[in-house]
Amino acid sequence: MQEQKMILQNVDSFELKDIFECGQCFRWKQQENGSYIGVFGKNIVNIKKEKENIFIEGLCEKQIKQTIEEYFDLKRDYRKIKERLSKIDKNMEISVKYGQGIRILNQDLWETIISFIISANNNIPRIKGIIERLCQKYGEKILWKNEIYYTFPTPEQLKDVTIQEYRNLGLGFRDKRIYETTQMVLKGQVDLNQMQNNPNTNEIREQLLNLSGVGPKVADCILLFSTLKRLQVFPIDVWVRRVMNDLYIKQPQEEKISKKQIEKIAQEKFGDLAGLAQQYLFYWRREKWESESYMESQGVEKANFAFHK
DNA sequence: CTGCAGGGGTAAA
DNA sequence: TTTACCCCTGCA
Repeated sequence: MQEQKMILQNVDSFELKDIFECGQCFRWKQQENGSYIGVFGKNIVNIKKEKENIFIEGLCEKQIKQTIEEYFDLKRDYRKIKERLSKIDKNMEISVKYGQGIRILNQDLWETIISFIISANNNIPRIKGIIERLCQKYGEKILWKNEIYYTFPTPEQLKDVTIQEYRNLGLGFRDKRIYETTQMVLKGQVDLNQMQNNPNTNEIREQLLNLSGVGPKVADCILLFSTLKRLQVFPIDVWVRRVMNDLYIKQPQEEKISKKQIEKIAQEKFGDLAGLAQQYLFYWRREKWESESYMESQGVEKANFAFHK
């Protein structure tokens, strides 16, 4: 572990707000000066952007350059991805423009699994609070610049935690699921290393679905947001359902649209970029849905939108 | 102030 | 296919 610094210049597609607020991660906190501090693995990182300069400093296990490059997916050409998506239709052009600084992080598989089990039927502030308490209680303490940070607890660190202790943390009915999934991983009923190296996406999904608390939506989030990095999967939650209905299906009773129908459209329209498309659409819809004037300013036909409420 | 719906779904019936 | 679920917030 050592204190390191670096500066990135003129990186395409890199906006802190877009990256950290688009719903893929839960442990980055905005500071009063606008920078973000986060913990991933055993790394504590402070990141700040001023104009085209990105200032990064922190405690890293390996070289900071390599660490950042991997975590922020810097080797992928998002410009090209956005170009392809923007050409699909006007909706994609607008949503990509809105979330132009998004990058899909390469997050630790174990942390992503637990985090998204916690996310089920939950809201973001509460999810963040639960995860923070989990880390404080069972993670490893790391001191940096007179502040204490906590790593995300490993399966081993959660080995003897009881369901009741999870319940006391405020996990609610997810207590049992976290307990069971941890035990399954510890017993080797699921091999995360092997999963990481498995090229067969459907096989991985089946394995993930065996875990307690992992259903189709959570499984797809894990596939997309972790180091598994399957950019073609299309997690369907209430917001995605909403935006897909508004833009492409336009049924009055949105809740009755079948998942298969949405999946079919996503596959046809976005193909191998479905996961990226999902993220731009999700972020845009969640942040901007209330602003009809925004749509007009972007030249979107009113008739194309069935606003909710 | 009380009551209730609903939230980045899942598991069990 | 439907329903309960822990806890918190927003709103009637």
